[in-house]
Amino acid sequence: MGRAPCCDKANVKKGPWSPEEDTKLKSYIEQHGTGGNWIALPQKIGLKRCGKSCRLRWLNYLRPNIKHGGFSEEEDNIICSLYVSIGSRWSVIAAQLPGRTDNDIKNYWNTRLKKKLLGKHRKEIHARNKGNGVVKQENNNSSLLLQENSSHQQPCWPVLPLSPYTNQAPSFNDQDSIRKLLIKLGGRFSSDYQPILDGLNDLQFSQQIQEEQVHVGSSGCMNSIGDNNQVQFCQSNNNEYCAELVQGQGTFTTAIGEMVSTNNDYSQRLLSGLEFFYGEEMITDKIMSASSSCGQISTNWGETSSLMYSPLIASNYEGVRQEMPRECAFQELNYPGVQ
DNA sequence: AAATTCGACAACCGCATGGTA
DNA sequence: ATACCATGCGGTTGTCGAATT
Repeated sequence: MGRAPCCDKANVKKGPWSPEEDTKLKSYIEQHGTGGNWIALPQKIGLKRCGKSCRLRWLNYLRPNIKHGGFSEEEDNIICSLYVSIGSRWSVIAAQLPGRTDNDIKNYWNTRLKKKLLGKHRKEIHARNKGNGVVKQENNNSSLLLQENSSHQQPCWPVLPLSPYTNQAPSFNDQDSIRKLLIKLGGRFSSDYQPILDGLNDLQFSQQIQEEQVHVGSSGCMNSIGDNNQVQFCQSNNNEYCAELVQGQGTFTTAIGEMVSTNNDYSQRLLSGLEFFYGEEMITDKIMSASSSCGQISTNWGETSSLMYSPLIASNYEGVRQEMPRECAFQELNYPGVQ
């Protein structure tokens, strides 16, 4: 049996909203609220629209204090930082930008920010590949800084984006915050954790989370790095290259080689992320050299930075989507000094 | 001036999830 | 335990105006 349609498709209007429709919807909601039922709302006010459509129109356009366009540099930085950290969780990102909607941010990212960053980054890669030494974005406040080990001329993971407010990297405040965050996230660092946690009651679940923290903390899979009390999540079980990299024991080439040979969804996403950061050409080169050297150590890049930030973080937020409430998603993962 | 391309944004669609009967 | 329903989310498509040919 198929799913029942949310509305009578034949009798609903589609396409752009007219000013009259906007007025009807806005004035009704301002007076009566949504009544907790979007589906019934259009009928109540005589709109030939789907309830979903009304909800979207209200949330993205009509509700008070919505900002459109004109993203500031600060907002750019926040979006980039969060995108690097958690990926395309637009609703979570929007929760950090008052007046912005997830749709707006998504559009902005897809149409401008992504191109802007890719363009910048590709330029840097090009410059780097030509052997120009230290490569760094001109703007210290910018989100995607690259560090270069002068002796190795090899890439390291992009450093944690700096806060536009404090010029510091975002950090978890303390172990308790981390614990709370993890619990909010459902305890899933990755999809691999789900089977472990299934079937636990709340108390067992919390204990499990704490045990996992101890475990991964001691094994380097979730590390505090440097002086900034930054925390890195890293998958513990079947992605050994990940652990190696975080501990600085692996090599760029061998890690990529393992990702390619693993050839699962997770490694494919990692490779995509690497392509984003380092450019397709470089990653392709590395794949080629990995396959030809069969794991031979070519470069030790793990020591390149004491303050490195791995794009792996993003993929380790898998599973966040369903558990993270919009308003509190980043209360524990905020920038210092910023509420 | 007309046709085409491009970019920005609004809106839609399908799926996942949570609540409830 | 299950089916149904409403809601929320992210990906995708459609539309329209500006820029380019």
